[in-house]
Amino acid sequence: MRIPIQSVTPETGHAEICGFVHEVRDLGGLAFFLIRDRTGILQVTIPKKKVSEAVLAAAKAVSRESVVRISGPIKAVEKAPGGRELVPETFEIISLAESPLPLDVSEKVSAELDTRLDARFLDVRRPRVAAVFAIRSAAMHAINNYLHHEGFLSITTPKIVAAATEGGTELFPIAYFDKEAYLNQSPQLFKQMMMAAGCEKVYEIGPIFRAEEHNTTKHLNEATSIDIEVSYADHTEVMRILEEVIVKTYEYVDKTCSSHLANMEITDFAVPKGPFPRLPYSEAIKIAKKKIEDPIKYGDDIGSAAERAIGAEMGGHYFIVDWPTEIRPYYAMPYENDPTICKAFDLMHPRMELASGAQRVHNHDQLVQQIAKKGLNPESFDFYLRPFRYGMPPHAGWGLGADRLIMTMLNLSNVREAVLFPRDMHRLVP
RNA sequence: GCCCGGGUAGUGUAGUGGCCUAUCAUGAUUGCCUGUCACGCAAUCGACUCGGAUUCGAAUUCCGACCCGGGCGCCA
Repeated sequence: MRIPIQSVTPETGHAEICGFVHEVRDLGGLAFFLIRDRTGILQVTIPKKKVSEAVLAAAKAVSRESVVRISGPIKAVEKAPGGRELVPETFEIISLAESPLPLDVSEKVSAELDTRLDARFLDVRRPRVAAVFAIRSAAMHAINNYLHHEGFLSITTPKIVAAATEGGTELFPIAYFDKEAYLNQSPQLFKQMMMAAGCEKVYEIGPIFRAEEHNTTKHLNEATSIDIEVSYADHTEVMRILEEVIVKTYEYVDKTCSSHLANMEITDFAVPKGPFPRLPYSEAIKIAKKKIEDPIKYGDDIGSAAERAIGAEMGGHYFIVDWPTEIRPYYAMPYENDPTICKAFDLMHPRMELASGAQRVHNHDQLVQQIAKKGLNPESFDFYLRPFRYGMPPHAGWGLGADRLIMTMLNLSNVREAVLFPRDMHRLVP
């Protein structure tokens, strides 16, 4: 029976392990093999005069990163890494790795991201890369867990849709039998329909697609979005939930991922403290005006230079609230006492935007008006508008970029590092 | 979409007109080595993205193609 390397101790006695050949050091009469599985690395020591012919032959034939099964007694040896080593009675090559390897798994020589993504299966064998995805998995678990306990209904909505939903963003057209269809840019409209369906609290974690030809370290053409929608809630209530999601996720990672964080050499992992500051858009503009060269005025979008300047000033997670209605989507609810601003918000990390949300317009006629005001044709929103005619609760929600959440949490320099098989303008394979 | 920068052994790099039969590291192959832990030592192998131009001479300059990285805009 195979046992994980992590559980191999001097007390184990006899053990069978399976894994990849991480490194080989042949000293002549004595050879050391480092065998790596998901849980760790074990030294296999071969005194050439004492082991069988078969073991010797296999040890000579094997290449780095081959898959092997090795069994033998475990000895407590102070000189060995981890204080224990295995002297093989059997040494089976299950799958011989070709040589040379497309990249150096042992990390003596670095590889560029592009090279790594081309051979992602090898890249992820590196403990520091595997750690990213272990942490991502833990973070997603924490989010699912939190939302489940808060009474949210987990939903899945179509990714193949008939029409543009929000306008602005470019969509990927696809051939859908004899019709034209698109990949969905956001579950926004479907979440809202679920409010009309009486589900009150829903969330979805799923892919979103944007056909923008951007070329940056924080954009993907296929991203993972964490989306919620809540009935009878306003923007302040869903901001509170978002804040909780962030804090709980960091807490869970902090509590359960110490070895993965160590593999990534992260020693200063800090759980952000809520509540996050609520910075009105107008104040954000004032900060940006003072700190950046380029002219920026009330009513402008906040560009990346401004985003960084404001982030540096705020020093941690924060919300930008009370946005001008004009620069937010049609479904954002204007304030009753000042319709020039609306109940929309962005959640910001000092490095970039993580999430955006709003209380939504739930009145049918007001929504039609706002769609028209944005220069969009209300007729093409028929399927979306219909639920608003048969009793729609007031509601609010947000979408949080999962990839950016992981990127900022682990201080990764490129969002592609947080995605197993990223899709960007140039990459469709693997 | 606009604007920069770049493509040299499997990988990561040095090389700004001749000193390049191309540097270094890692790797691979072979040999020596019984306590390595980025093992050590020795030998060997392995590369200038493609096409055109300039030049006596091009990895190096110019043009085009292809590929890659980054910034901006927009966004999550």
